[in-house]
Amino acid sequence: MTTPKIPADTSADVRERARAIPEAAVARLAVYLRVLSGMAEQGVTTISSEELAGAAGVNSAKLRKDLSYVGSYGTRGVGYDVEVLVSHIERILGLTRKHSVAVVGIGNLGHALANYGGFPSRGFPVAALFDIDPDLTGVPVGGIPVHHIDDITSVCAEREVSIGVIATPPQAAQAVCDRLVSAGVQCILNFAPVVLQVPDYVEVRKVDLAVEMQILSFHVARRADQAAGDVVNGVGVDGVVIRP
Amino acid sequence: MTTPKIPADTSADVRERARAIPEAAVARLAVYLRVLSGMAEQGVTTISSEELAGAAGVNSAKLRKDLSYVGSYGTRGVGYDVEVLVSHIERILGLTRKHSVAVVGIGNLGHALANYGGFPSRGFPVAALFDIDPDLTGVPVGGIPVHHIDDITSVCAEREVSIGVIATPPQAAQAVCDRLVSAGVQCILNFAPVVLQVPDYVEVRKVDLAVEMQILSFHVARRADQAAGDVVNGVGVDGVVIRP
DNA sequence: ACGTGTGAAAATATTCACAGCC
DNA sequence: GGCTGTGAATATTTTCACACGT
Repeated sequence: MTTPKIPADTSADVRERARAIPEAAVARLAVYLRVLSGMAEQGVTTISSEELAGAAGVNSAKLRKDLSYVGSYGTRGVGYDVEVLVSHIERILGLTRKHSVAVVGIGNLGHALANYGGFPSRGFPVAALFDIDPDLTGVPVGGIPVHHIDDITSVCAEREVSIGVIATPPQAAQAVCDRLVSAGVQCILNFAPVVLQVPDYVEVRKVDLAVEMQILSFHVARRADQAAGDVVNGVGVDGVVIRP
Repeated sequence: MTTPKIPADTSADVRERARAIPEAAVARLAVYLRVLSGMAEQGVTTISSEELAGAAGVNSAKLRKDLSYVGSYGTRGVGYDVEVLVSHIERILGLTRKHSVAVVGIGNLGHALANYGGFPSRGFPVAALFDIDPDLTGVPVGGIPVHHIDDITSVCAEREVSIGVIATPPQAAQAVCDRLVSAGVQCILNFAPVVLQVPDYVEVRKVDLAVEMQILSFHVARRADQAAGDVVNGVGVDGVVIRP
């Protein structure tokens, strides 16, 4: 009963497939999509897994596996039709829907985001801006007037915001997040250096500059340690090793 | 000779360990570090894996495994000393070194980055800014004068820049990257929506807003499809399922 | 021939569960 | 009693390699 035999490939077929796509593969699909769009603009109509993989910075086996999650839309012995692949990836990524975005926190970063051309052009219109500073209320940023943060609930509901972007100082982030969630926003992109606590049904992605820098720092350190170690072990390193 | 028995836990001990830490664990360590720093500021001196895990948004088994990559610095039955843990994580992440940062591309995002307080305070001083626009040359942004992009090589060498941040339009990103690399920069944080091609010894991290949005979009779509599927299968869903 | 699509193998990462120590 | 540290078990992701369609 809880295991009703094999569900017999119905329309829920796409859904089943979508559920199974690993998160890492989803991220890569978005990259492939961008590369493919660029190709299409340049008039390329067909591409092989090898070429696409090279342009996307992955190996071709991984690329083919990733594409297989989307479906089998290549032609053996030939490659993939760029247009076809673009439309199937867009479908899987849900880009046939429109996803209105609200940006909360109109500081330096918020300004940059509000003015960022990459969002609207790709189906993510910035539908609303919010800030706690009353002096900003009504001021247009990137052509969109800023609302006071107290209006989040009504404005988000009215404009059907599906993605909330948090660009506030860290102290404010959790409170803003709570408000977005209670306004019905289920996807959040968080730029504040804070771990947000949210209900299970809310999806959070974070962009954490400090963390990125520290990961790079780790690699610098690892490399330095390795060079030092190699020198100690006499594994032939010419001097200070700046360019192997 | 190339395998000189077990290296007998010498100073290369930290190096060995560092090499083995999975990338995902490194990213989490940076998060733990921030949480721990916050704890320390609030006067917390000791913390259990359960508490720290909760604050960092992971489960405690994973946290303990991650910390075990750093070393065994906890006390059984008690927990971890916050200060001790902070200093060990900092060491592993290479934060005892100073890492000078150069930001290339002083548009909206570049401005935001130049003014971002999170970098300097965490050991990542912004040592130089670059832009291709001659009108910007010499203009101070966030207190730092902008250099022309043609001076990348000399300025980066002089100021020992170890991390380059690319905040240019996509068309310029690869060229800027090449220049940074030839200036000896081995770590790059890329905000441009382009897959950079670099030599093996260069470490690239990317922050791609469009990709983040599309991942969120995927989850919106998956959820919608799932809800639809559940309704079809009659798996008891009350209406349109906005808040389970 | 050529290049996709995919099972099976290998490599990684996560979670479990409990011995060991305070 | 309580909590860490870690091998062993499990799950996930990546890579291999080759059958198959065009």
